[in-house]
Amino acid sequence: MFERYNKVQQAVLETTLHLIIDKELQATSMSLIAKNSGVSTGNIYHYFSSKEDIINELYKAIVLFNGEFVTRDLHDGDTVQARFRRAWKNVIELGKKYPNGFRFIEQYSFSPYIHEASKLEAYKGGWCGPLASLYEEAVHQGLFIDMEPRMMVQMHYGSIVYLLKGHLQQHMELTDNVAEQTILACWNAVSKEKGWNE
Amino acid sequence: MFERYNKVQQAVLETTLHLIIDKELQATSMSLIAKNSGVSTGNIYHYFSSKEDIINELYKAIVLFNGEFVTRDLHDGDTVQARFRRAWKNVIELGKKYPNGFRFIEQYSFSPYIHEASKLEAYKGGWCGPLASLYEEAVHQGLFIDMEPRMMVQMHYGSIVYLLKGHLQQHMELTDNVAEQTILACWNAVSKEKGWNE
Amino acid sequence: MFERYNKVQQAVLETTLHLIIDKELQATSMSLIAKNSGVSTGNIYHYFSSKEDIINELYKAIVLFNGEFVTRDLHDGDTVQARFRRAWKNVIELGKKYPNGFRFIEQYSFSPYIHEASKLEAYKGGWCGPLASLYEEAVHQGLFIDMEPRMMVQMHYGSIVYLLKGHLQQHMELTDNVAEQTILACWNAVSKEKGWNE
Amino acid sequence: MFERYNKVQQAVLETTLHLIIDKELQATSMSLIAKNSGVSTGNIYHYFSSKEDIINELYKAIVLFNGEFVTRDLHDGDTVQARFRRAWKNVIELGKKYPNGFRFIEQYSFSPYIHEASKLEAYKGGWCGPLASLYEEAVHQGLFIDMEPRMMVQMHYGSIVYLLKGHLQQHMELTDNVAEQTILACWNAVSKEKGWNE
DNA sequence: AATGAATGAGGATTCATTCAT
DNA sequence: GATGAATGAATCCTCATTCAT
Repeated sequence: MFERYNKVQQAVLETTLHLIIDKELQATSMSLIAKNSGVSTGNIYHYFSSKEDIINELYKAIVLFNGEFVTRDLHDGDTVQARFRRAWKNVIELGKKYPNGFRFIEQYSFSPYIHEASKLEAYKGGWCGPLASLYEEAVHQGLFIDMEPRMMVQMHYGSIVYLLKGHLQQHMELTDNVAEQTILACWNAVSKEKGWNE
Repeated sequence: MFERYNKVQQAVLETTLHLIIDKELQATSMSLIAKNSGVSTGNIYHYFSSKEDIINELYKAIVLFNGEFVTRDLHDGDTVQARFRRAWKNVIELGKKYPNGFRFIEQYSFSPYIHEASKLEAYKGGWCGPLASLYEEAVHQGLFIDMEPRMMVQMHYGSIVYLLKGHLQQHMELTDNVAEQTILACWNAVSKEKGWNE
Repeated sequence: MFERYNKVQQAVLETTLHLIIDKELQATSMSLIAKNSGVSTGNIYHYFSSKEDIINELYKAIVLFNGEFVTRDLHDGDTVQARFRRAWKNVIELGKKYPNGFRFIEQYSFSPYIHEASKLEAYKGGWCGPLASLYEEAVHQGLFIDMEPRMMVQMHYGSIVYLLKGHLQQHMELTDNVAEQTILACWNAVSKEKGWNE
Repeated sequence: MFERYNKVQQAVLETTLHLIIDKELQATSMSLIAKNSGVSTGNIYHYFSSKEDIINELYKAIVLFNGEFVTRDLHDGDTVQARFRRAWKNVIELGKKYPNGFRFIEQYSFSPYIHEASKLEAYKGGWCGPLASLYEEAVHQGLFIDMEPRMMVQMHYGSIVYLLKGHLQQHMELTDNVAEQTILACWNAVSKEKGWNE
């Protein structure tokens, strides 16, 4: 998840992510990060300027990683529908494979601890843009109703996120079938014709 | 929002909510709560057993309040569709009218700082149950596809929440038209027939 | 020395003064101040906003105290000469009786750790002003040569201070006789009708 | 100022002097010295055994330098008076030309951070001894009153130092005239046949 | 009930110093 | 000789909580 960082930074970021999910930001002290990561406090400050810096770097790194994961295997040759299914399946897979990163973003995207600059930088590298383009294409092709593409993406992302939240938190089971059903429901929510136009 | 509490408790809960939204849990110290609420630290401890207690009380109070707000004006005599529209409009109105409470729940529903007991208690008084019943009714009437009602509620809640998030955070405008359009899209996502069957 | 402060502040200021003289500012940690003064760290911060604040308060308090001590018993009815002797004797007595306060001012009057504001505030309450007036009177009476009064005060203060420094540090003995001799020398330095006796 | 040291040591000593005057000993960290001097921390420790060592070396170097500067051009052939004027003029010039060195000695001559050994070593190479000899000569020649020579030197040094302090700190102007006047006053202070003009 | 002074463990961060390269 | 990454004890300061009034 943090390949672009050096060994020390990776250890710190990974440890921090685990601790924050486990214990809250509050309870994630620098000394705990140091102990769990095997990097001395002094040396952490050699690579990060502050605790805030670590958290913000973490945020940016995860959003970037998520963006790459979600837009993976979206081939231009494929139909809009195929890419639509692929993208949302990727989101679900992401949430299941990397639940910590997923939870972290969910919890802290609203937090004042994450600077606007980090949010902006993350936003640019995220998956929102590419998906909005896909939706725009769908509108142009007459597949989708006339609604602001970013609005639709936001709506659908919410649906998927809450399914994953339920899965991670309230123990709703999220089988492949349910996933498939949900993605279809999302499609139907905004498609002009009901059902996959197969 | 905190009518069932006495004056002192109200002051503490309201102040705490503002501070947490403004500054993060971390930066919301008891002395700051004391100063901003006009209640001395000593007296806060007369009414709450700890800081954790305040936050958990806050969580429960807000979820309860939200539940009442969302299930407001859902008359048994009305059609499923009417009640569906009413409920989601209520959610949107809630998010717009009480953004702090809304944000707080979004940020902290995942947090280990909120005890499972609080989450459970809140869940029981929340709107999830009533809405799930409504959806079940819709399935029985053959209006909705055959999908786990709680799953559908979760999904739709996610859509609305993310619209509100976009509205509160990324400055997507959320007009009445867009709200109406979204609720319709939610209906279409799971209805057997496309469109309001008017 | 710190009568105008409350018990806690007095304990902190006194302890800090002793420690700084004994060990240097560097080595005077808050926890040491806490331990030696019997005031907990937390409570120190209830009365002082920072370590800097303590040191600056100390500076101001001592300069004020010194000012009062030095200008003690300067009766308007007395001759200029009598007041001159009284004042400088007071300085010598001060240095001998309160060597720590004296050393502290000597060491830190140049330090960037003491804010300009503290220096200014201290200056106004110090003894410089009253002594300068006395010297001005002496000039007007034709007793002293025509030299800037503040300059003369500064010069004489330096003489006395260095005598005290020698006394406190290099073990030069400073008997009453020597003190008397020095004050006389100071008088002669600026009294009229002198010159290189060529 | 540090000609007897090698390039690296010179860089370190010069940088340290500047930093201490600017920021206090406390705030003068090894890493700051390293950064500002262009010498790596590791290498600093190759030339100095500790931070204390740097400061003590600095102290000794400056006192030696000052001693040489002050006793410059004191020719045995000249009269006592001429040498007297020369010496004190040198002190004033020193304070004006090398204010940092001057301030440093003033601030730290009292400090426990400077070892007694450094003070002793510095004392031997300083200007105190030569000046005391000069004053002794003056006493023998019947020019000066019968007072301990080292006492007189100390006194006069104090006068000059405080004039310079006023100049450096409180913005008293120190013109050549004032300097001349002050040196004359010093002479008069201890030259024979004076008394309270009663 | 109400106050706010007092506590001291624990927080983030810095720093002199070491050591592998 | 020279570098700067690494160490971890020590620094200043904050904080939830208690308690005398």
